[in-house]
Amino acid sequence: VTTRATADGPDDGDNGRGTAKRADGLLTTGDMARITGNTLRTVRFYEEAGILRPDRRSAGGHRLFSQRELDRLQFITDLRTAGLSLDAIRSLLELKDNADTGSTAAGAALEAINEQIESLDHKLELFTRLRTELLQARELLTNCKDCTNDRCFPDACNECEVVADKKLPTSMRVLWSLDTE
Amino acid sequence: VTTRATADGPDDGDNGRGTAKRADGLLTTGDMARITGNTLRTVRFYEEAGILRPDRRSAGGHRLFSQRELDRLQFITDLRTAGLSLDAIRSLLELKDNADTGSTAAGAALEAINEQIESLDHKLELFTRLRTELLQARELLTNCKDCTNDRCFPDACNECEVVADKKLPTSMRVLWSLDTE
DNA sequence: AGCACCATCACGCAGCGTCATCGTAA
DNA sequence: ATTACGATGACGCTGCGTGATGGTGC
Repeated sequence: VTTRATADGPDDGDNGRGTAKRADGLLTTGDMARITGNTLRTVRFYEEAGILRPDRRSAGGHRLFSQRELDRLQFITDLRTAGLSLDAIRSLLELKDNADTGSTAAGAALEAINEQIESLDHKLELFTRLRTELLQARELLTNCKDCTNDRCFPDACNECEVVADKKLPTSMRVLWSLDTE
Repeated sequence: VTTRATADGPDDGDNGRGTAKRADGLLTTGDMARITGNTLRTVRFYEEAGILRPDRRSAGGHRLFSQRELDRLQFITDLRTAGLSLDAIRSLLELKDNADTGSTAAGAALEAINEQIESLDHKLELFTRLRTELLQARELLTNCKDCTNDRCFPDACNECEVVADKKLPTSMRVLWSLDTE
């Protein structure tokens, strides 16, 4: 008997949005996972965590999700990529339910949204900075591709003409073990 | 005897770069933590993980870091914020050491850098999209701040004039439990 | 009846948070 | 000698990965 491991990994395959498989329009756990680029485990975990809810179960116990839940999962996935914890995401998603009036709900939502926008701004700033630093590093290192100066290589790159006296971003200095400033 | 809990939390305080405390210019674990916005625990953990190395220890066993290590920690912190695992960061930082010639080192570095640039591009795209969606949501919800229509509120926001027939981003529909499309 | 797909434990790992206890630094 | 700061366990938590084993869908 050959023991075959079930492939639970993420598919990363084509995100064909028009992949309407079932007649009733509902989505299986696998559909949810494939479309959003998550694993089955993750989808199940999110249900267990209470931030995702299958519309119903099939007679045999298979989870069946509505399109709404797919959108929800995609949103959750995006927020996770943005670095939010499941707790933070949960409170965002439960904001409306936990308020008594439209006004208070909107108030709480606005506060949370402003917070997230600010945090996104910080990350955008950091990421663009990192990106340009990496671009600079790439520029420089293309010259090193033809480096034959192997008696200077690991330890004396500081004195190399390719690198010397240039204003290098700190990340490049860290990456290439160059002297500080 | 009063048992006092030691405040190990992140300070998030002023990142005074010019905070040269010690005469020898070396930095304590706390300095490293404060400046980069990490906790003591994290700094120690990174040493244990082998991606950070104190210059030396004091006679009493206190870690002492050089300026280089501070830059290294800042880089690590930024990459963590960008979503990289410690393993991925480690291999980036060890790239140069693990290559025999300058040419192969540069080659490997270029490959890794290109990968990271691409991944940063994806995240930048996602984050800007999320940001604009949140801005749209904020715009709309400012109207709801004055919502007194509490017999329609939780369940019938769909029919509300504030929301009706507008092209809303999916994330807003998810947040406010509105109908799909 | 076959094969892909799904469910449910159960264990494990990364990346820290959080005490508790005790030693250091100036 | 005081006061803030640091070191070292040890246990806990989140957010999943990774089988193992067995049932479901068509």
